[in-house]
Parts: sequence; C-alpha cells; structure tokens
Amino acid sequence: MNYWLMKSEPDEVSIDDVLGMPGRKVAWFGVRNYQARNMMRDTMKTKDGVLFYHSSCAEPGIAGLAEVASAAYPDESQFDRRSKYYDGKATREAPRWFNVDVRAVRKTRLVGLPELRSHPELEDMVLLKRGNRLSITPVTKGQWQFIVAKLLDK
DNA sequence: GCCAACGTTGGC
DNA sequence: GCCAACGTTGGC
Repeated sequence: MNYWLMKSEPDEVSIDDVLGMPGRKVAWFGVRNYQARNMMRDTMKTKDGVLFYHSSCAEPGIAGLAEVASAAYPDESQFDRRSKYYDGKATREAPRWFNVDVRAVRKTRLVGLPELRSHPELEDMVLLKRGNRLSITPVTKGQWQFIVAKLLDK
C-alpha cells in the first residue's frame, strides 16, 4: 500500500468534478513527465491512497481524498491528433505515456500550502521541497496518517 | 504577469 | 555526452 499526492487544476478537473463522474472515477490522462509516468506505471497499485491537490488556482492545496482505481494503461490522449496531449512519437505498439484511473472518495476542507508548511511533521513532503513541480509525488505513511487524522477535518 | 526552478531538446 | 537554449510548472 502506497500513498500519493496528485495535482489537478480545478479549472480542468476538480474534486467535485470527479465526485460527479460515473463511478466517481476519472482517467488521469495528460501526464507528460517521465518521473510521474514511471510512478504510475511501475509503482501505483489499485487502492493506493491519494491526496487530491488543487494547483494553479486561487487556493492551492489538498481538496479531497481519492484512491487509485486501476493499474496503469496507455493514455489515449497521446494518440489523438486533436488533443493538446498528442504525441507524434507515440504509437499503439509502443505507447510512451500511461495513466491510471483515480476514484474520488470524498471532498475535504481545503488544506493550503502555508498550513502544510507550518507542521514539522510534514517538512519532508516532496510537495514542499524547493522547486518541486512534479504533478505526482509520493507521500509517506506517516505523512498520510498525520494529514488524514489531524488536518483534513480540523 | 513575473520568475525561479527544473525538464527536454538538439547541435556539436 | 555536454550544455545552451528553450519550454513548462506553479506559487505568488
């Protein structure tokens, strides 16, 4: 069992959007970073815990709880010429990009960056490291438990 | 809109 | 394989 933080721009897909989708599930397509891809493809497993993070918005922060809902499979958008995620170097035989499905569990109050930074228990979170831009980052079991038990419903 | 930080590309 | 140039991310 692993834990993750996954960033989404709420203008694109918010926690509320996912809660409203069939099965409360969404394909996490569009990741075009090799580190993030490798984590989805090689390490993520169904039922892994996910902190659903809203980024590039007025109030960036953790906005909900979710879980990994599938193993990784080829990201359809890489084959779609009309998609902004189209990749001409990817083929059906040799896909370059993969995604998992993510199921929303529940919305939480918004826990913003300043609040996360204020807790010494979270100082090693990859999300909070200087210059970090990865859209998918691992979360330790200790960080997960602290956030879920102490912050989300405060 | 700014800009720091980081990833990718491509010429050599 | 180096590295300068360029593109992207994302908080502010």
